[in-house]
Amino acid sequence: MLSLTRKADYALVATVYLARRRAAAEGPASAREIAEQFDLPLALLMNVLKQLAGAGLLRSTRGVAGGYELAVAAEAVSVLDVVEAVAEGEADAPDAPVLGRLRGRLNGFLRQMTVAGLLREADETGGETVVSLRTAGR
Amino acid sequence: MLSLTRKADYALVATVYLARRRAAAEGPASAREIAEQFDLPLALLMNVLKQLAGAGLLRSTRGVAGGYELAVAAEAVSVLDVVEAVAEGEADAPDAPVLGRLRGRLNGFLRQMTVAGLLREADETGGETVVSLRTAGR
DNA sequence: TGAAATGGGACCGGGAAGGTCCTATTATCA
DNA sequence: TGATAATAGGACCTTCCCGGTCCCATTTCA
Repeated sequence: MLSLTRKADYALVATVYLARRRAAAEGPASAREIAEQFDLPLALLMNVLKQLAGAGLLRSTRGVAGGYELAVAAEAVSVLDVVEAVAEGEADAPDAPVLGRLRGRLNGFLRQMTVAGLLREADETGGETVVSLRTAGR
Repeated sequence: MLSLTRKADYALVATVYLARRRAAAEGPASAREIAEQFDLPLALLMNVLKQLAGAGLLRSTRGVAGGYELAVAAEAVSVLDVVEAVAEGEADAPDAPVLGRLRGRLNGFLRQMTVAGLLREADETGGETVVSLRTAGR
């Protein structure tokens, strides 16, 4: 239902990475580059990035030196934005009397957490986050 | 992954109901009774109740006048307890670098919400919560 | 002994998660 | 202008698990 799926995780990994690049004022990053950085399945990541771009979170540039970059400030992108962008369908079951009300709070919780926050946090928790991401495998 | 599933919703509905009964010092309620109260699929609810009892959240009494009742105080039962009780398997994907850390916070969030809290809240939000639960259908 | 309840399973169908692949379009570089 | 590198937009496949049912054994009370 809320679906904190693995696809959502890929989306967050990519978004945080792009946020870091944006902070460094670097250009767009290609899907291939991101996939190699974190050892993610390329074909799937491409779909995820498409979805994020479609949702307006990323700006895409075609062509040789193209790729994806954050479309807005990292502070303006909430975790909920990212999760919902990759969540397809979403009839979001109207029935579910108790969880239905709970979901509102959970969404609020995810809405107040921003990609900028995740990036900051990742940088604090030891600088080797990138390494740990890589060795986390998959 | 965290799976806020419909089964979890049934579990919460039942748990809140049993918490209300416990507050009124009434005896155990049978699966059939709960299913009819909220118009839930009986066979499935039975499984859910079994799982809740297995997790130690409910105490069960067999036999004619038997049924289920809350095993401990409603304040001592967190939403996370209930959700996890009906979540089977749960390899809980070790990979998921970003969501992995997020999940910790979400769990904390769910852990601090108790069944007693849900009951209180339900009673406040108009007394017709029970009715709205029933007419919510399915 | 029979009815009403839980205990402990196995079992199944459909949908979505996870993943691949193909073709078009756009942009850069030589 | 042609090759190359990228995204855009799909269709497609497979595996897992959610939602759900059913069965049989056991316990309890009348």
